[in-house]
Amino acid sequence: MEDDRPERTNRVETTRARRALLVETAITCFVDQGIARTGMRDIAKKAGVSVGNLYNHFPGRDDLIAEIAKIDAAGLSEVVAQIAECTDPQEAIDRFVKTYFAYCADPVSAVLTVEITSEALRNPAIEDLFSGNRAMLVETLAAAIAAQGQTKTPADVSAGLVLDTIEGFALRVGLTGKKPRKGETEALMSFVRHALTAEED
Amino acid sequence: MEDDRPERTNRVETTRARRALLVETAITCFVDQGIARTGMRDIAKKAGVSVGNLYNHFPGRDDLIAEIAKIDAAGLSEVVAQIAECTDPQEAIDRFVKTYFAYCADPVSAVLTVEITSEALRNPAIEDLFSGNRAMLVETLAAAIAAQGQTKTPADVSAGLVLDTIEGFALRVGLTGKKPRKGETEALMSFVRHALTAEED
DNA sequence: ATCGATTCGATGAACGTTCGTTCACTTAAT
DNA sequence: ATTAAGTGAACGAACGTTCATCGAATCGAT
Repeated sequence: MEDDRPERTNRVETTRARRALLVETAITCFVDQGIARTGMRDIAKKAGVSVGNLYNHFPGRDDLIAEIAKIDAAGLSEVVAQIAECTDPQEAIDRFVKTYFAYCADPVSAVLTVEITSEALRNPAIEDLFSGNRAMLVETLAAAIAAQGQTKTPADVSAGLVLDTIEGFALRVGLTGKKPRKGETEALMSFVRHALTAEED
Repeated sequence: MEDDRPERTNRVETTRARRALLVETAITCFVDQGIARTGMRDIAKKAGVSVGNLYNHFPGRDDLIAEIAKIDAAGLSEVVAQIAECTDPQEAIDRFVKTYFAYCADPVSAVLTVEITSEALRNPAIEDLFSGNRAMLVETLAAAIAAQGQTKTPADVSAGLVLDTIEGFALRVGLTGKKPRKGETEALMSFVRHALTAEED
């Protein structure tokens, strides 16, 4: 039969799958033990693969870390793009806070953030991956704040402070692993909403 | 003369000084290269001391890290105590924001925070050192917020969010190393003041 | 005050382990 | 037959830690 394709597995497909498996395994290891305490052997063993093969897929340890940082940055980038499309300023801000918080508060994301931040301190290439995202976050949020236009502080400064609040809170939630207390997320939104309100004096 | 004490250096004094030197050197190394990338030899070499001697002062690497975490926590503890003494609620909050921010935004403190946070994720003993401080910070700030009593969200929840904002902003300032833009610190205080203001609806 | 005895800070070579990485080799898809 | 995924032993370097050893400060006896 023509349809009887070789049962032997497609090579490009299996190698892509294996590479993905290795990345996922590495993330798990980094989250569980920390980047610093994770060796190439740990990843290979957990993935059920030889060390040599691991090096067939990634030139070295730093490249593997950079790859994961890139994936993390790409995930964040998606969130930013998704948030951007909203017309009403107030609703845009609300959605921003809710969505960005949910993203950052995920335990895996939170732990990775700490680990990668530590890594970025000594690796400019990794830092660059995220500084772009940060700028985009500020830009997106500042636009909504400016459209609402109620405070006298520059919109990008306010946006930065809102991001700090969200990230700080999300990190606290994500690192401890316990869910936020009932109403705590609403408190965050109320907090931000008030913070962006103009004073009367 | 009676006053002519032995010129030979006092032993307990020199050992205390050397221990302090080692701690300080270790902090410098940890900030410069990160805890994970700093070896015992690095610290010993930079301090101009033999490795063996380093082990005479600290039982092991983890104890040295714990010691530094303890010092860091103690420094924060001082700040908390210093802040607590203020009667007027609004002024207490303002002082809190300003003082705590200044403390966290110090580059050394900021980098150490990231490094130690990463360490604390896998070392409960270190985490405990800071969870107590966090509770005290929340308690102190919540008292001032409750005394001012304007919002409907629980005071400790608001206090937590204020801390998140301060810490997030301070980390951003401290890690990048560049001073906050003019008026940015005032923006932080204005931001917090508004966030703690009750709504009218 | 002086002198052995003792204590302890200080040294750096050495130990065993683990690390990132390489490589000769096998296996399987093209 | 060629190409590339896959293997695991092996390599050199670096790690945390230990150890025999030395020198100087302390102490008790004189």
